[in-house]
Amino acid sequence: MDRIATEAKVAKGSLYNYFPSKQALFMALFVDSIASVERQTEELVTAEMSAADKIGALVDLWFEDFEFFCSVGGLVLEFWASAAREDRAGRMTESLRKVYQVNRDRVAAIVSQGMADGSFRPGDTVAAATSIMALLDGLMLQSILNVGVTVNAEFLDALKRRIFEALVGGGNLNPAARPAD
Amino acid sequence: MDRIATEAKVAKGSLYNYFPSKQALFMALFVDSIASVERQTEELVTAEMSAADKIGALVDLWFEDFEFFCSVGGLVLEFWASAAREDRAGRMTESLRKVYQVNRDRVAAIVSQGMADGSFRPGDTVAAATSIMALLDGLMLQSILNVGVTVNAEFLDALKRRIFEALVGGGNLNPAARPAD
Amino acid sequence: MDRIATEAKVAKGSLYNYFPSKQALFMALFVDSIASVERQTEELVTAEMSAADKIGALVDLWFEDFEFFCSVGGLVLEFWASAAREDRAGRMTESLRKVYQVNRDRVAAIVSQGMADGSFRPGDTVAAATSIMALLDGLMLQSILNVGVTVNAEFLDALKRRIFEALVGGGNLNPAARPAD
Amino acid sequence: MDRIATEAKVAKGSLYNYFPSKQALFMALFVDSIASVERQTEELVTAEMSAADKIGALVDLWFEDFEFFCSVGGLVLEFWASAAREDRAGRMTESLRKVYQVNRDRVAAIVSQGMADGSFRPGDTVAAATSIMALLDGLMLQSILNVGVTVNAEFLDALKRRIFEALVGGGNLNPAARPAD
DNA sequence: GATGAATGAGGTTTCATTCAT
DNA sequence: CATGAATGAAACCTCATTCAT
Repeated sequence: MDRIATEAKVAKGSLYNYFPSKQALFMALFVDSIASVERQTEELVTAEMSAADKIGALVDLWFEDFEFFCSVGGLVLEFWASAAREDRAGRMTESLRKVYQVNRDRVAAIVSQGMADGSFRPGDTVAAATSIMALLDGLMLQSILNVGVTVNAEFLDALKRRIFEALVGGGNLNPAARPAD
Repeated sequence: MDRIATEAKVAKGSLYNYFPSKQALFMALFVDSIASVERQTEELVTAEMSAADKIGALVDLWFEDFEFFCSVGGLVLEFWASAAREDRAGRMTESLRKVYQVNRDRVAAIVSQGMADGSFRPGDTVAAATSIMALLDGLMLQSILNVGVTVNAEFLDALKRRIFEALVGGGNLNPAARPAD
Repeated sequence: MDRIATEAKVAKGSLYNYFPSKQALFMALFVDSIASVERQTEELVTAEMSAADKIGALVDLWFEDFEFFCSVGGLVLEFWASAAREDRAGRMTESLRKVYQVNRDRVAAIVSQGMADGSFRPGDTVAAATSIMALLDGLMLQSILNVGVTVNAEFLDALKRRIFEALVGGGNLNPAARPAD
Repeated sequence: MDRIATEAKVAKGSLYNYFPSKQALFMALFVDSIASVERQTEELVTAEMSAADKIGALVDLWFEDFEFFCSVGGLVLEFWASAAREDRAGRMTESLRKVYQVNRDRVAAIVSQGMADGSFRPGDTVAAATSIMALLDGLMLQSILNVGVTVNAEFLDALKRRIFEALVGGGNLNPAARPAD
């Protein structure tokens, strides 16, 4: 709180006029930090675009402003850890549950669009959305932790293709019929 | 440390006979908690099995002992957050980097096997391994956070198929040719 | 710190609002405790007085407020011991080095005055100043330790005379020429 | 105690078979560390030598094995500080009082010899001994603290001369009669 | 509403001492 | 007598929170 007050150029006590506790401030900060990505994801759902393009746009969305993500990432990790420390009905866990719920539904809506128009193989949309989000979370995690992952344009293109193929399905095992990478 | 000592029914000072610092204890705990999965992953690489089956086994490995994973998961999250708090050359970050490096190489070896025998589409094995690990990390995270994900047998089967298809590639967009889910 | 806080009737944590560490508090206390003697020594240098009288005044200065000195003395001893525990570039050692440097120069200036006007035998002023300070330090030490030394007016007068003679030099070994004590 | 046991290549617990407490060990160490100088000082008293030479030898004694003194010096400082921490009847204070008493008496005996044979001016032998010891203590202190003092042969020769003159007394203020330094 | 000094519970770590083996 | 793991009191320090101004 000291450092936040200093950085914000207000007195430490003043913070408590705006947030009842450090945890409340923390949660507000978290909600705010993901607001932009949330909003853009929401807009994607109703955009006039093919489902496949929307998935690609989603991937871009998460990694286009990479510096921003890394700066926010530490906070997100802290939030995850804090939530895991609480019991299952804690405020942070509840807050996270809601965030995931909403976003999962949005991604599921996109997947659903693709299944409806026949571009994706039919299947459990929520499970697919869960996996896509897990993939993005995991990549973000590894990027934040700086554990040897390089997320560049080439990587993202390959990633989009993999996700696309996982959604389309029906992989042909005959090597002869396989296109070059 | 107080709580650990109480739980372990030893004096607080006694902990320092075994670990020189809280961080050292923490790292030892982390290394120990992932040792089992690490070893089994290693064994998988050299097992006599198709690459596809190995990927399936890897997925099972991560989620078969789900309760264990959730119990360890909180610790892993703490470790992630701690590492993110350090600067980039900190001990935890170094330790994590090594863990990821080793495991990524193992998964990459499995993917490589599949590409060599023609069952997987050729491509960047490390990128593929990175994505697979990200997917597993992300699913573990969501499970630990209890944000509405239910990882059951059905989910895992679908997941394995998605990963398989992403690796095989060459999705056929013609709906008529697509098998039922 | 506990005892200081209790004595000062503030909370332990409050001490850290004023001093960043115990060592910082300790050094501040030390600097403060010798400030008075330091200032008076400084004034002595430029005073209008014979060098011999200044030396006498210096001796008086150190021992005139004997109770004060004993109360401060324990602190000084702690500071000495702490500095000796550090390596040679530690903060306390540096601080002490500076204190000694400054005071040695002041005493040397007084000795220099005496040599210039012919009342003291020519010689190394810094060596003489070092010896005078060592003598005062040693006497203070023995007083603080209460090891059987009684520093009273008579003792001090004899002491001043001894120092004076050591500075004047040219002792006559012929017993007949020697004045009575 | 840990470090002492390690250095001594015995178990920590074994130390308590020889010394009932750390303080007892500490005091034994202190007594031992000054034993050599004590013994040599004692021998000096009864040696066949002029008093002036004995004083010179005493000075040499303290500084001839300078490295030894610095190594022991930290211990001595710790002992001083510990004694100052106790109340006035503490064991360390008692121990120090005895050490100083004995040595002061020895130095006083040497001074007494000089006064008896007419080489030193008559005066209070104990006061003179006290001052000589204070001077040596103070120089040792400054050497240990490394506060800018260089105790070399030249310094010691000048020091001996100063002490000698302070004991002989009768400084001649006439510059013309003063020998060159 | 703004301030920042004061608080005190809680954190990590040290270390002289004990005691069962 | 020797050992060294265990102890627990006490040390320094942090920091979210309060409250008088």
